[in-house]
Amino acid sequence: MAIELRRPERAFSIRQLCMEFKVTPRALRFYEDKGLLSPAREGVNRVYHNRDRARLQLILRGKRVGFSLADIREILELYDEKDGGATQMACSLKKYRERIVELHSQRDDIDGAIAALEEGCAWLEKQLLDVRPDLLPQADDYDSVLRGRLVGVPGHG
Amino acid sequence: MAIELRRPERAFSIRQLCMEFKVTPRALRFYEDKGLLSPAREGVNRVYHNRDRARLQLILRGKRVGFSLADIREILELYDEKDGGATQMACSLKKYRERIVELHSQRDDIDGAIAALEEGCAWLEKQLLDVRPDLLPQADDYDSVLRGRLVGVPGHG
DNA sequence: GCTTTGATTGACGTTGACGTAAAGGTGATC
DNA sequence: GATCACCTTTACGTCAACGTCAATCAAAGC
Repeated sequence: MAIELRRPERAFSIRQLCMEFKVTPRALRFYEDKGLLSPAREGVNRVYHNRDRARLQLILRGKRVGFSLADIREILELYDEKDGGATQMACSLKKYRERIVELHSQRDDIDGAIAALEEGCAWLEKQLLDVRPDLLPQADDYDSVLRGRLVGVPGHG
Repeated sequence: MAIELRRPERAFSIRQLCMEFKVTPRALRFYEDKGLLSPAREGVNRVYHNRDRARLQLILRGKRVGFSLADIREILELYDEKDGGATQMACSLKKYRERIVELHSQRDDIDGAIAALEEGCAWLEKQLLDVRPDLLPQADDYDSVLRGRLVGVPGHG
């Protein structure tokens, strides 16, 4: 029925995925070992398809927000067996909720930390401006920081 | 001059601090070993004062937002020797900035994760409502979750 | 055919943040 | 004065998340 317009089924080598997401082959094999990935094989070599790529994205995002690999595995398993046992689903729902609460408080912490660090920056700048203005970062330094922020995220979709 | 109205100088035993912040004595001694804390001694026993308590708060908050203990140590040191070398200050300023950028993207990640998890929750609830509504959490469960969120943070000042 | 390049599977090493067990000191209480 | 509860230091153990190294295999180019 529905033609998959924007997801042509692609295959990736381990190198391709590693370069795209800036991880090592070791990491991908490790995730496979832990049951987070299960790429196809072409002979003995691993072949990753769209599904594996999507899962890898979830893995890395999960890591960035503080999930352990074990947590991530549970979540991925849930995505798989969305028809699975209802009890299991209820259990997962609870875990989801708990994690959401945690994430909210984590976000508050981050907001607090950002505020504190910015205050610290302001103080430092003020001091440096008085004492050693030559040591203050220049405009192009800020540029590079901004660029870093823009290109730092691989495929945030 | 200024009377310390809201910060009566208090002393805490290691146990008191541990219970208040839900950490183990081992952790506190570990932080001390790493130069993050330096409580007074009463004989051979450790005595923590307001300053130590405040530093511990910073340590734990720092951990929650992804700082390593080494990072936290740098920050704490900076808070101490705010008169320190200008070059050192410029260096710290740079690190602060980098960390702020990181924290911003971490916050974006968290927002994304929260959205994804809430979507997942909605889906799960819908399914469960169809299949096993008896397994859905009840109102008092939500209450306990909310309470947990309110009392979970020790003294977020 | 030989070498290079990249993939594979073990297996052991590493780092951070503690846990845990051993061996002992101190003050209160029974 | 013996037990108990709690403190101390020292030292080794652990766990997650990989890094690193070795030995091997397989296709590609010369």
